[in-house]
Amino acid sequence: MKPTAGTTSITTPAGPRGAGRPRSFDHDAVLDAAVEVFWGNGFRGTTTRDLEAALGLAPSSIYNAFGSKRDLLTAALDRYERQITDSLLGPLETSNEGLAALDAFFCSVGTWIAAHRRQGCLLINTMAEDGGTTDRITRRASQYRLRLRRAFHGALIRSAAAGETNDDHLEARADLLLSALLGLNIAARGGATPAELGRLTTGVRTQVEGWRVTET
Amino acid sequence: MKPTAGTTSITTPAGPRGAGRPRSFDHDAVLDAAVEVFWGNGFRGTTTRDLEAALGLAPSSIYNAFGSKRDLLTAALDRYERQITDSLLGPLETSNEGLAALDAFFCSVGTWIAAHRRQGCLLINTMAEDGGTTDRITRRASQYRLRLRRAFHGALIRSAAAGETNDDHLEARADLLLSALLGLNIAARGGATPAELGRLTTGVRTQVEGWRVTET
DNA sequence: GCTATTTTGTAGCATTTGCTCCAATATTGG
DNA sequence: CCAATATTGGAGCAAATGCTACAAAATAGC
Repeated sequence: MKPTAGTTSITTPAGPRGAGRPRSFDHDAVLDAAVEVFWGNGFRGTTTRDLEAALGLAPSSIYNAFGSKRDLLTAALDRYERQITDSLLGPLETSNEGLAALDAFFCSVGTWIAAHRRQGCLLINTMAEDGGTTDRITRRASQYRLRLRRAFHGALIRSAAAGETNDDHLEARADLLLSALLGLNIAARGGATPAELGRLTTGVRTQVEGWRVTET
Repeated sequence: MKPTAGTTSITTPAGPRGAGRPRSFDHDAVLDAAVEVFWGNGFRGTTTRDLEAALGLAPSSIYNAFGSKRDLLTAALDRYERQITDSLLGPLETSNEGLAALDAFFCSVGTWIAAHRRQGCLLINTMAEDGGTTDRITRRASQYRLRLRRAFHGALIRSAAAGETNDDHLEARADLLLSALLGLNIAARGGATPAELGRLTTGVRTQVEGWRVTET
């Protein structure tokens, strides 16, 4: 308890004298597994037993490393967003192109959706599942939507600046693209066939191309 | 058990001799309550206790009248689709207009979404939540998407026939509208503010108007 | 009134679920 | 080696969940 101050040894105020047993798992690998489970089953559809099995960890380890089930979801969302952002959204955000960047983005989205069939996007799924009941998730979803919209808008502004498209309704177009992207994910989650998903992505890309200004 | 055929009374093979206790509730009113609960909480987020409270019925009555919890969802979806269809989709499907009908539809959707804030569309929510795991729900969701797409496509065909728009990419445009509509609902469910939802619907309507052919 | 038939109310069952308690284990500074 | 610290395994708890069993209640035909 108290330092029981010996007359001389006032130094070293009972500082930690050991580092404890080391963790037996890789933090990020475990988070990847959590992403996979939440992604497939949704938050409510994932039980702690599912997590224990998928993560290969005992409950005490899970709750010790991360907090609650919801905390684990938050951590998984963090990791997921970082990855999805790097592979899909990043190129659009850093591109110098206009319509071409948008087209490339939705093209990538198409193949990505096909690769993760019937899963959609974890962030958007969570957004839909949560129903705005958890402030934390709601805020995160709103930020994500804002980020998507900003990326679309940026590309459209670049496009207009390059004379590729006329500069009317750029905001409205960005909003339309955002709706369409969310819809794509929901359709994927809702059991749309690859053919249907292909048509849906084509629909978006066709419109993007339709915004290109033709010589008059 | 067996009719224990008396020598003469071969007639009336033990037919029902009473009609039993009558139900104490209105079938459709109860379904409306079920719609409300599933709509607000989602399927997994709704417990049988929630249903008992909202429906004002004892569990045995619920399970006697409808089958399982999932059967009740199916019945609720039936009723919901009939209602939503009458008020929103019906006018679009039966209209003779082209772009105007589309604009009116998305305008109605906008006010409807605002009225049911943070709820989105029950069918689309279920589509997203289920994740394609239940064949029955998946089929229903697919049919609903098909129906929406057909309505959009029909309006675009009418529009092209009237010379209101050029007849290119009508399929792609219908697909785009479908994606956008699904996205609108998810955004609503995901905690988008009324302002953001207004912008999103405006984005769709602006594009619809953009399809109008201008005099050259 | 009586019987057959159906619904209702209540208690509760078997399972699942999120999470915790705690002894055993592994590690590091001294 | 020892004390201090941190993690692990695993049993298991309290609550929730979907659903059922069963007796009481209400109706229609006889």
